[in-house]
Amino acid sequence: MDQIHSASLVGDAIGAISRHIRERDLMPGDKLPSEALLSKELNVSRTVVREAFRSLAAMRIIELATGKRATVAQIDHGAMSLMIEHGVHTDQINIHQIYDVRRTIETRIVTLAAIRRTDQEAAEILRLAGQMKASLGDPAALMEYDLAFHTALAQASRNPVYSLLIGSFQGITRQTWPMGWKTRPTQAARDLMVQTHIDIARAVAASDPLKAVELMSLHFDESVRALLTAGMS
Amino acid sequence: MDQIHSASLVGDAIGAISRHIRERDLMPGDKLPSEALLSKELNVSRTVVREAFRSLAAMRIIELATGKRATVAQIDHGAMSLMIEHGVHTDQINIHQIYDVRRTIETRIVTLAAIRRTDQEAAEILRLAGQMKASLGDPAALMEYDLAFHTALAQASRNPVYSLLIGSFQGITRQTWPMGWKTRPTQAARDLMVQTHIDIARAVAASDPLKAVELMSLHFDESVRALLTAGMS
DNA sequence: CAAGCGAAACCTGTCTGACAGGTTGGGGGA
DNA sequence: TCCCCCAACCTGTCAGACAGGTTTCGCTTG
Repeated sequence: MDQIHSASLVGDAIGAISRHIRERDLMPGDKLPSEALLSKELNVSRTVVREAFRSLAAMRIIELATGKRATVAQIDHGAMSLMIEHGVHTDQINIHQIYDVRRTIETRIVTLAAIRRTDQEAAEILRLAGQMKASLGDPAALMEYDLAFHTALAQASRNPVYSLLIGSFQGITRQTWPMGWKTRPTQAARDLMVQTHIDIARAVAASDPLKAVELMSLHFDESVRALLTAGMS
Repeated sequence: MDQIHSASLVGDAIGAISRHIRERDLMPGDKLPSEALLSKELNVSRTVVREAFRSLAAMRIIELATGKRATVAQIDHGAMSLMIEHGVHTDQINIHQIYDVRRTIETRIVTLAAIRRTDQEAAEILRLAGQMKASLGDPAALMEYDLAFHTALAQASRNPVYSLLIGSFQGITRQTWPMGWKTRPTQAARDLMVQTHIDIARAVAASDPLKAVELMSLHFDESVRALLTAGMS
């Protein structure tokens, strides 16, 4: 994975720093050497080390903070979210493709969540679904609860990769959600959408994976239909 | 998405450049302003612009090349691959979790591939499976054909997000694949593994999604069992 | 002796100016 | 008209400088 970069001092530095992390088995929160020290060890200017740091920070592999030393970072969906948004904005990915992926992984997530959720997680998921219902008059709040609901499910699946992926789609979803909402103009359609979330929460709380999957599929069927109605080809 | 960054000149610059791309609807390959021009427009030093460029380049949102101007980049799994590897190396993600995700999306991929593959793609997938069989004596080559096989399937699914995800897991798979291979010590086990790939390729070529899914599930069942045998908890 | 305070040492963020070397477009010569 | 070559432009890297934020450690004080 290192040779991808080389051919430039910054690329080499990125490789060297990555290797440093791996070889010393650094864990999230552990400190890296200072820019000055690295620039001395690698025989490059501080400029080069800084650009290497920036690259790694952009991928959330390390974390930078003024005054403090750089630290190894915890995994985070921020960078992936931006990459996905970029893909959509440049017409390399369309919304339907995102929905297909979300449907695929969310049906798996809901299965795992129904099996592995703690009681506390079940309560939180139910609470978020309830908040959705309570926010029927406030689309912005409703959307945030919706996103939090799916995030909580991913967390309950006990697989951080699912959390990562759901998080990655959140950025672009936030931009397209209102479109889907507008195409559910009747109160009945909106109630159904919210009710489905409550039913999913109940199935997860009842540890009924099959029912949960069925409802999640229903939810996505309905969402995709709404998007089609909105004229998204 | 911009306020995530701010609070630093580099963060602001990243936001400004991203906005520039969106507002002008730049597509992959389009050129961005030069560092000097941007530094003048944003009233910051070239240093700041360069670090912003590096950040965006790390996320593969833009592409840098010496002498040339920066261009908008095509989506690419390189950055995600590094992020996943980092997650695994720092014990934030384990191999089983990756396999669960891969199984989930690859069963969907194989369904879509069976439905949407072109004849040419079907031939390529068959060819790669054949090459696997021909490389039974050369694990390194076998692994590469294996990875290429799954990549080709993702491509045939006609959903770039699946290609992106499969690509993202490739880096870490390349590091763990030999471990799984060693736990298939008998010729029979190894033949079965390769034969399953050939059968999947045939099912896709025959446009038989159900059979393809069944075989893909089998493949992952067997792979996970192999990993467990290898003592990966 | 312990707790707290403050200054020195250290570190990152940003700027300036400089120069080597790659890229490109256009003008002049064949 | 075509091709070549140079000037203008652009990126990669370096050195040095200075403004803040952070950490550390010894000294003071209770």
